[in-house]
Amino acid sequence: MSGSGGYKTKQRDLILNYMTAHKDSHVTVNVISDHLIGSGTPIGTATIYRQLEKLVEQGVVRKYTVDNSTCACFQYVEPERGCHEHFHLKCEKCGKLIHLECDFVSELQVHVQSEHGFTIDPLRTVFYGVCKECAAAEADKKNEKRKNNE
Amino acid sequence: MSGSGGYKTKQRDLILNYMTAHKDSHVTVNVISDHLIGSGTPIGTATIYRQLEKLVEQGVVRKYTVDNSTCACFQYVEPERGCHEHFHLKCEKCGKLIHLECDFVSELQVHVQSEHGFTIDPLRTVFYGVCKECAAAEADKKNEKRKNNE
DNA sequence: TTGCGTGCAAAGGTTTTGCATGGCA
DNA sequence: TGCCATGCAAAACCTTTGCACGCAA
Repeated sequence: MSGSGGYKTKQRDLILNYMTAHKDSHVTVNVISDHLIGSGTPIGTATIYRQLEKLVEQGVVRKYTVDNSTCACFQYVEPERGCHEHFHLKCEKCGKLIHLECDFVSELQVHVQSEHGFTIDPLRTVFYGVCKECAAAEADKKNEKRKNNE
Repeated sequence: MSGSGGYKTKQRDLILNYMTAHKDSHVTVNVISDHLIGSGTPIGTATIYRQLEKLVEQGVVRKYTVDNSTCACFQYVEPERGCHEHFHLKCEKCGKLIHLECDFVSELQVHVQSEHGFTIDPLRTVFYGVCKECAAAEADKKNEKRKNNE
């Protein structure tokens, strides 16, 4: 709501840099921390949490809680494109995050709203499944197995 | 995969009973533990975690990690009806879990598969949003506020 | 100078693990 | 009897909080 993003600090820039550089994947606080340590610019864990919290409030970053994982995942939201309108697909095999921009899905939203009275929040909703590449890889593996069994 | 569900113990029955009696909601380990304490048949936390882990492996129970919440949620999966075919809506206001059985959604699955090459797993996917009742309650609140401001 | 941001350490909560004991088959 | 399941306590994690100090505005 407030236009101010607080003070501009070195730590904030480092985190935001990392987030924008990895906007296509969900990252954890640990991953960020390790990266910064590797870069020779370590930041306290508490600071990372606090900065991310602010970024989430400002709508710059989104917070997810991915199944399996015990810790929270964060993802940068592109301001112009704005990931506000579309859903995300998350591959459970390779962890890839796919942005699904598709009229069919928007229709689904409208349908569930009018027929079931439920307002879906695309910001929080993630479809889990298996992506094309991983499905193909799996099929290959099965075929190989079959061949070996013959 | 394995047909055996391990030994049949009193604790396992108690947990399974609770899960089947609350199949329409997501429950946490804490909720289960508190209930069992209240029933005069307390079970160690570790046992609850271990039993639920097994039930998840057997496909009897599903594990969720709901946004906001810091802890995992579990839900019983009905063997006959099998929640395998439909999706779930979860209201972020009241926590209600809605089973969405709807052709439109099945079509979405087919569409995403054929057009985007992605196989959605309904077992893991939960739509987050706001249900009819909570949306109405919120609208009421806003109207009241507006009146008071006049 | 003012007050927010940072870092460290400690606290809080959830989940896992080790080990001795108890119960199912 | 053999082995798995349980319970307790301790450990391992992730995340939040308190407090003194540093830095942006």
